[in-house]
Amino acid sequence: MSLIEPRTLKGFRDFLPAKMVQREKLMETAKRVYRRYGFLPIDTPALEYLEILTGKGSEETDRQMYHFVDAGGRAVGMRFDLTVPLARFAAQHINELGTPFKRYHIAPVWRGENPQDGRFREFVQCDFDTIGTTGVVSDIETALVIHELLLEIGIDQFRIRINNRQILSGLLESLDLKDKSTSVLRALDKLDKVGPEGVGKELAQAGISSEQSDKIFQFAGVQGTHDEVLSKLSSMLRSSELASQGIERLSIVAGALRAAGVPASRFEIDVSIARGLDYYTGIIFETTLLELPRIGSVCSGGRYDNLAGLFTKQQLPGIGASLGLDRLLAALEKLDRFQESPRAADVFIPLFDPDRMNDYFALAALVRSVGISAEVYPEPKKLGQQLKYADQRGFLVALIAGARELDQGLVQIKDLRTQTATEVAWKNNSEGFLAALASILGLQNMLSQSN
RNA sequence: GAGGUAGUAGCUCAGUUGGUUAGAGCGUCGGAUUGUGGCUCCGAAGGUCGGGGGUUCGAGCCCCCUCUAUCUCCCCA
Repeated sequence: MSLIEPRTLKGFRDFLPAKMVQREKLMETAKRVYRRYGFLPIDTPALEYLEILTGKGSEETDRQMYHFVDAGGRAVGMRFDLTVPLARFAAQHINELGTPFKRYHIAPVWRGENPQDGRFREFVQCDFDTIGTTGVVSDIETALVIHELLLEIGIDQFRIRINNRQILSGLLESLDLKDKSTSVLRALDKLDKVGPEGVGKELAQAGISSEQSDKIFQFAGVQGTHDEVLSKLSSMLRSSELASQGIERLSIVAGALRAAGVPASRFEIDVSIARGLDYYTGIIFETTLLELPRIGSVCSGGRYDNLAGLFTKQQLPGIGASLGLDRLLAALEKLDRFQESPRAADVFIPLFDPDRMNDYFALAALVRSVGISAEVYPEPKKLGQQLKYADQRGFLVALIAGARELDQGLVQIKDLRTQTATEVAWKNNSEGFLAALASILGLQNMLSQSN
């Protein structure tokens, strides 16, 4: 009979332990930072009624959504992001939750687009959002979380680019281009990718007059310190109430970030970023790695004051951002920031004498009882081969005991890094044995802490 | 979805103008007189040359299709 070729779907991937350990580490970092700011975890189904998911992001997102009719005849879709499910979740449960409600959600999402470097059809997002407040405090907090998150992951060469949709809307209003907003924003968004000429061409194609185009470039070309940018924008868009509000809010955010100790170089007011998702209404964020700008934004989001309005008459404004775990990981890999291969456990116990298996399990249980990880080798191979395995997998210590040692209640603690071994009694001396082991592992403090 | 580039062992690659049984390094597994690893030496396994079709006496090499990766458009984490 012919074999089935083992393979995975385009844009979908397997993860081997070395990579999965990195992913888990990243997720743990995200959780830790989110919880530090008072966000709590939730989860929602991968599958939703199609009507819940469609028409919320943009036409493009609808096109990229995986959807099908289930066995019960229901039109269902796989979630495209975690924000739209949150909107449904909030509309459904907000009476039990109360506001403001802060949650984080780390889970896979699916997009049927063409895979590229750092872009997959299945990938994990680490979202955090605040529902139920329009206060500028949550705008500021969102920026602070993004900043702290990246630092804690171990990245310092990054920049958070900030804009406000109200400013863009104000600009478009003042230029009488409201009906062409999508194409204008889309063109503007590509500024640092295709340059001014490219954007100019695209604007011309969209039927934008050269006077309007000039004003757009004048607007996008504003540079300087945060305060300079804001005051220039403010004089340019004085006539627009909407834009002025947006500028005022950005100025509060910028001041707060400085006060919180965020270096000015880490964030930038960039009026060219627009973001494709239609639901954003206020501040928007995009985070790029300075060493690898081409991979795109690794953490972005913004304020969406009307999202839950599609599901409830209650006013449920929100703001949040999402760390693209898989994209960030692809970037870290590209930058060669992967740490050494992971160690399964600290302590290795060779199956030296198969007749003494029970002793090895007793030893392993003793070691694990104080939180030190231990692995018993599953096959009675020659000791040299077992140690070779231990060496290759990076174990720190081996506990070697044959009949000779076991008969005397002893075990050899061998430091695999220095190749030095000491014999210690372990039967009726678990404290002394564990202390010796901990000291070799360099964990003296850990034992006293756990006791 | 459209276009450009690529696809040879687990990994990185070699493979002459199409010409017999497709190679190397690393990795994996085994061994070097039966209780102690990282070095060395020896050996083995592992490839329908991404898949399918075609041209030819003969295809890893040429042509078409397809799949996958990567890039651009598009969009985004």
